[in-house]
Amino acid sequence: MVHLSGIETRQHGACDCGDLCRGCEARVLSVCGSLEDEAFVGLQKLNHPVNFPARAVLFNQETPVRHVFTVVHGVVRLYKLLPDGRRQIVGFALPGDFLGLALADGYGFCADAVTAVTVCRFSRDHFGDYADQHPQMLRRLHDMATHELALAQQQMVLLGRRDAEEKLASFLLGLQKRWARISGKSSVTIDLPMGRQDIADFLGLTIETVSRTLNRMARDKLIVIVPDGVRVMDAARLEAIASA
Amino acid sequence: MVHLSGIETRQHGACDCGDLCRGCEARVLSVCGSLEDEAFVGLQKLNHPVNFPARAVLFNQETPVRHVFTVVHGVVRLYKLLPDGRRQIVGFALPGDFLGLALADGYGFCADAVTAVTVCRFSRDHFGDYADQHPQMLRRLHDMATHELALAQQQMVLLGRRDAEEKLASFLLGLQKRWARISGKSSVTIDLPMGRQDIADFLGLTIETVSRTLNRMARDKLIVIVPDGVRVMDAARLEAIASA
DNA sequence: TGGCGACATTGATTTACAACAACGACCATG
DNA sequence: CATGGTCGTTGTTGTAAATCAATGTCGCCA
Repeated sequence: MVHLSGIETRQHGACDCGDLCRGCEARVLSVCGSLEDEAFVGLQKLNHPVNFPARAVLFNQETPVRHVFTVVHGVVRLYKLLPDGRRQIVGFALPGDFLGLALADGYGFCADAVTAVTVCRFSRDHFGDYADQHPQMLRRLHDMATHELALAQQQMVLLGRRDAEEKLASFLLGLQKRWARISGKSSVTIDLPMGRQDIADFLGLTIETVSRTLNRMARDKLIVIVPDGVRVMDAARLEAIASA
Repeated sequence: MVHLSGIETRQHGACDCGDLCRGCEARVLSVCGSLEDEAFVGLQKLNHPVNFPARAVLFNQETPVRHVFTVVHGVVRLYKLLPDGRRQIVGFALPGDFLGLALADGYGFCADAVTAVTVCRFSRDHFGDYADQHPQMLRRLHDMATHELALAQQQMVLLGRRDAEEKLASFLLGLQKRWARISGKSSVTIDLPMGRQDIADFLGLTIETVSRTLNRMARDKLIVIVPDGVRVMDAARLEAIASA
């Protein structure tokens, strides 16, 4: 895995954040959505918008934790590496997702940009202090953490007890739902900005198995493969496989 | 630092809870450990100690969430079932562990007793109200949730990217550390109160593979298999395998 | 004491997926 | 418009673990 130096570009030089947040497409989905106006303004002051190009590293397992983020734009992959190079992707962060729920310890995983990414970045300490002074925010963080935990447990079932086809069906439908929630409208076309290897490392498969299984699903008319995505042709059958 | 005294477990008292908690061996490890005396007394009032025999069901995926628990004694398995009966154990709860971090949704999984179990049971609503009024408690819950999340991510790596021997080695050493933390002293003998099938369903293997792998490890003099447990003979080599 | 039932072990065989290998599509760049 | 790079597909072979099938061990209780 190549470690590109994280090239950070400050988005709006003079931090006129009010405008930035007002137009934010991710607001209602993220931590910010929980706040009253007054509290929200306080949080905005801590906000530093940052852009990363595709493949840039946001942080890695070793880095001391200095920041927390909410993704505004783009897709981030979160993963762990074994000493011999095997990789397990533990999640894909989409717009609205929060990175840095564990305020205490190290991040525990690496994060880099799959596509070009825009995040709101906060100093970990400032954000932590802020949370401690705003129980509603703490509550929101806790709810997000337990939600993440539930997802992680689902993923354990998938990794431990499902075959390749079930894994892919679940993955596709899960992503479809998440995109729908973000854009506000559901679509039969599922955008897959991540590569086959990323999907493989998320599902505990090899790239060849992902490719073969996807193409078999296409042959079986469950899906059609399109550039950077798939189109769902038989949602019913796909869901039957996913929740089998 | 902690010094646990007597192992006496006085359960049934019709709720003179002060005494119960004072002698509680799990206190410092659990949610209770975070509280000042005054707040702690308030929490005690909500407490209902309950015993379950081995194999008893604490709750399941479908049950509406009425209670949260901390385990005081014994071992609880937490698992999810697929429609066709495949099972994934998502964790084993040991003394000090908290069940019911997700205060909002359903439990999302089943829990039953591996051994005889004693828990402190709280009404979900009372506990939730209490937490909302005690930010330190909320903070503690959040810390526990993020800790759980980190463990879940470790488990994803294990399930997705490790072979049978690595899985068993990690499992054994992980359990050894947890028992050490609970009892205050580490031991080369690791108690395994759960059966082979439970281990298999936790590690994403079959019972046969667990049995074979464990016995191969014994043949290789990494461990010795004893009734209801194993004894670590070559910790260094075992750890090398576990973190390979 | 003997027999039943739950659990664990062991062996033979099959299989889903990994690993290896080659090739094709796409596109950036000189 | 060649050239090299990344990424995805497809074919072949190999293997770890699943599956199928006995057999063994232990505790319980009639």
